[in-house]
Amino acid sequence: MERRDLHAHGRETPAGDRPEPEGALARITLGTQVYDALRDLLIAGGLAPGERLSLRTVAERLGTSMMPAREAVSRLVADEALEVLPNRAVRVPVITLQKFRELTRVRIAVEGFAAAEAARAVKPGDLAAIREHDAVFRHEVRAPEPDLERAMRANRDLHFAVYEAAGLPSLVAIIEGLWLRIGPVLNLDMRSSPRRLAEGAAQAHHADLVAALGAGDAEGARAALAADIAASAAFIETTGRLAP
Amino acid sequence: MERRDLHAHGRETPAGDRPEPEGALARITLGTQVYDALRDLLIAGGLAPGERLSLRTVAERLGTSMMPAREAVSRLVADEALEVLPNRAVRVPVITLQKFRELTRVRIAVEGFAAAEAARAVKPGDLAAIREHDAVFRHEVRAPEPDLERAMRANRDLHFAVYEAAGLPSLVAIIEGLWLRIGPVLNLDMRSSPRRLAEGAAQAHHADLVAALGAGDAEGARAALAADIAASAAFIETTGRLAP
DNA sequence: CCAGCCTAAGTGTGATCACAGATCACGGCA
DNA sequence: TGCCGTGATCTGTGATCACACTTAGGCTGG
Repeated sequence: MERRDLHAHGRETPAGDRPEPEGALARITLGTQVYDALRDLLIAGGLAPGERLSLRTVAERLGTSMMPAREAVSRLVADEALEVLPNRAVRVPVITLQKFRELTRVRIAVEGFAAAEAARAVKPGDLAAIREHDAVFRHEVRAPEPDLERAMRANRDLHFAVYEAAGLPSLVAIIEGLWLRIGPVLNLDMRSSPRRLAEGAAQAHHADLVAALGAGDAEGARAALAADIAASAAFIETTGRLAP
Repeated sequence: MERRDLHAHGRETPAGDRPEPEGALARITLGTQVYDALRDLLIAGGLAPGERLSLRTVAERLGTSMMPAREAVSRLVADEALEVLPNRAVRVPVITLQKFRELTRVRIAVEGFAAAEAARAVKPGDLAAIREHDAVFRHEVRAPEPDLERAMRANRDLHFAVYEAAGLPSLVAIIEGLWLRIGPVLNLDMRSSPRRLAEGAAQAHHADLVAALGAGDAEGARAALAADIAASAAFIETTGRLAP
């Protein structure tokens, strides 16, 4: 985890130093900012499974006091994106093979449902955005020197653009919780063997998905997404990084 | 919200007064206890939609300081079981009709999947427990003076016994989050017109569900559960307590 | 030289204090 | 009589301190 301040200026931010109301529409507290920062790190693979965290370290790294860090970690623990051991140590959970398979089954059911609903409810504007993310992903993995960061981000954006097209915000929130849990292992393994990206399995599934969405084929969209998740999961299992 | 202490003795629990390790296997902090207390209140309908909370009030009511109340409320806000308005006021969310319908659709998909999986994975012991909850529920709603509290609890126990029989803990956690959101409106309306319970629709759906589970009929179980949820939701909508 | 204790550093949890902002009722001015 | 301003009070948020507990490392005694 690299040093990154929440505020633009240095670390000295004693209190009441709120430089800009930040548009002030949404609730934006320090705790929420720390939460988002940790959240991005988890989904992007910046925190490896088993890595240990400390409230004071997190607070110092992000230039705040311990309180916002407590709130953020507390929420992430509630999401099961972090876990606090009986030793009072906070770490990112080490997923067992059994748990990974369970999460995969749940993902196929939930995200598959979202894809099916998206095929029924998708609007032209949504579809255009989805195609755009797909294009970015395809371009990136076909490049001579693929930028993994960009590829993974495009993949994520593509998936969530589909889910959001279903018009069920609470479902998207549920899926975000699932990604928060599998993010660390997924990113870690992808990073360790980027070769898989070039194999093109994901591209094919994405193409099927986009086609089904365009045709309003709910079951086709569900099947394509399920195949994408299953293929990805199967690859992860072969790398053998999962705990027994 | 009635006065209820977390500890057996009076309100004076200054600090470090940890009378009993409480088995000491699982992590049991004051924050978690407050969280569970509020959670039960929400699911059981002890907190009405729109009702406002205050950290200091919650803390005093439960005999702790403000810190555990902060953590609990913070987690519940993350679960969308509570919301904090831009005015810095915490309250139980007022569900709109649109949001209610959305949640119902998601529930039918997710809980329906759980029921289908349960039909495939149910073990004799699970089935016995499910039948027992069903019997309690049936007995209670047929009684001359139905005990709503007991009936609702039996209904909840029945549903979750089914979900747990699916053997997918993360799915159960997701469903708990959903119940946390619809709990307040569901309980409020049931309480206001207990007549519906006697109509027997729920009993019939439960009977279908149990029969399908016993027969290993996944699609039958899914259909029975979907019908149960849909019927309940339709009734709630007729009461017209939902916000526009 | 090795094993055992034992101290010191570090952990999360809880309490308390400080503060900016919102709310609301009361009182004074037009 | 009606309305606006104004201060007391209450809100969540953040900082800081205190404490019980774990853990790892260095010392001592064999």
